Parts: sequence; structure tokens; C-alpha cells
Amino acid sequence: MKPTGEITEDLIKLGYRMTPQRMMIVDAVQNAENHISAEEIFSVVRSKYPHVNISTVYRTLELLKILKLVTETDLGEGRVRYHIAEKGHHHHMVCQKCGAVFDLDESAFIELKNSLARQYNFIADLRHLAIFGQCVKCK
Amino acid sequence: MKPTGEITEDLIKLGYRMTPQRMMIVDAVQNAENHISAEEIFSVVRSKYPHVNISTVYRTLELLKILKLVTETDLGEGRVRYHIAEKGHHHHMVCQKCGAVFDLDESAFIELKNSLARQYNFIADLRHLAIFGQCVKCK
DNA sequence: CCCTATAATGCATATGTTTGCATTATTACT
DNA sequence: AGTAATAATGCAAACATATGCATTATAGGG
Repeated sequence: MKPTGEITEDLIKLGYRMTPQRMMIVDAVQNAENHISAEEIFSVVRSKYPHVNISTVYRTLELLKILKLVTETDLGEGRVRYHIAEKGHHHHMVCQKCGAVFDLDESAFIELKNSLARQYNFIADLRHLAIFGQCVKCK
Repeated sequence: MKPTGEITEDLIKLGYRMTPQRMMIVDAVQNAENHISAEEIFSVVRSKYPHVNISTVYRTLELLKILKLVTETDLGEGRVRYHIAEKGHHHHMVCQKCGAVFDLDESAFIELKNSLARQYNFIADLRHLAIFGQCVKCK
């Protein structure tokens, strides 16, 4: 697992400024057990630094997303969740009936990725996808 | 192309009530040239029936979505777009750099769908997906 | 170490979407 | 046709996220 420091170094190398807010936000995503929401990040950071504003959380996540340091996934909960990209690209199968979420290895998408590259010259960025459908139990 | 009447019949058969609002909303999605947003549907309907509320539009779209009569796609515009399911399942490749959207036939996902069914017994509902990445020009 | 340029923040507000609740309208039954 | 049961609507407010703008703080150069 990539330590927080490396991500902040990445940001500095790219010419971004390192603020305490950004460090704490990166920390929160990094230390999250699982996929974390913006609101959850906000409350973690706020507990150490009550002055932060939630728009800073959103702006930092947007930046990390563009730089591909975090991935964003919509599991159909009405809010989106974030994950450190370096922790491994994996996908999810979400059951439309019972809501269960199953993990899926990146390898499941290799063929799709290759065929899009071959046929359309399109380099698909498949790092954290959610596929909806029906699970075994709900069929 | 499935006429509006058929969709309203589907709804009635399923035990839902047919209100003028619902008919006009279905009409608007049906008559849309391309993928239409909730706000666009709202203004089409409102021009005929100024009393409608946008939450009725959202609630009707939610219903049609659950019944799989329309599909919903997020092309990364900050708002979601709707499409009559019967008009054909197709997907989109969205360029993360220039924003261009390319259509993609459903067949591109057959192998993925089959392998998820085989390996995980998961019946993927791949009717209108957006895949992000980089297009030829932007590589 | 101080100053300057400008990037990032906080705040307020906007936007897209969802939801609780009282009211209205549709359907099924007589 | 008239009525009762309840589904759907409108309205207001809540939520999740994005954004314009004035202020603050960081990084780099003297």
C-alpha cells in the first residue's frame, strides 16, 4: 500500500501546493478500511481540524480523481465512494434486487479493454466499475 | 419503435395508474431525438401542462427505470440522461479529455456478460453503459 | 527571512435529484 | 353514476455535489 507521503509527493511534483487540509483528506482516504464517501472523509477530517469546509473535500477528491490517484465508484447508494487507486483496481457487481455487492477482479475486463482498443482505438479507463444486475440468490 | 401507447399499457397491466402527467412524460422520452435529461423532459411537459412538478418527472423516470422501460446513462455531464429501452441497447465510450461520446454496439459486451454469468452466476444488466477513457485523437 | 504571485480555502449559493407529507385523482366496487 | 381505498401529485425541504468570489496561505525568489 502506497503511503500517504507518496501521494503528497506526487502532488508536489506536479506543481500543486500541499495544504494541511489536503494531507488530512488524503490520509482519510488512505486509512479507510473500505470505500469511503465524501461525507465520511469530511467528518474524519473535521474531527482533527473543525474549520474545514466540505467543498474543500469535494475539490480535493476531484483533483485526486483527475490525477488518477483515487477512483470513484457509484454503487447505487445515492452517493459516490472513493478509493485509493494504488490499492488495486477491482470492480463490483451490484445486485439490483437485494443490493449485495460482490467484488470482481480487474482481469474480468481485459478482453473488453483489448477489443475496444483494437476496434475503436479507445483506451478504456476501467479501474473501478460497478456492473448492475442480478445475483445468484435473486434470480 | 414501440409506440407510447404500449408503454402506458405495460404500466396499466402492472397495476400502475395512468395519469396525464405520466403519459406526457413517456411521450417526451419517446419523441426525443436522442438521450434526454430530466430538465428537458420537464420543460417539454410543462409547455403543455404548466402545473407539473419536476419531482413527478423524477418519480416517473424512477418507475420506468425500475420496470426497465427506460435506461439511464451518466455521460459525465453532471446530469443523467434517459432513453427508451426498446429503442435498442447500446453503450457509449466517453473521452475523459475532450468529452467526445462514441456509440458502441451491445455486442461489444457479450463476452463480458457471458463470463460473469459463467464464473459468478451474475446476470449483468448491461443495457446502457458509459465507459470512460481516451479517444484516438487524445492519445 | 520577507515579499510577491497565485493556488487553495471558506463561505454562500446554485444545481441536480430525492423524499415526507398533505392533498388530489384514479381505479375498483356497488 | 357514486363512493371508498389508495396511488400519484405538488409542494417544500433535504441531500449530494459543484461553483463564483473574496480572503488566506503556500511556494519560490530576492
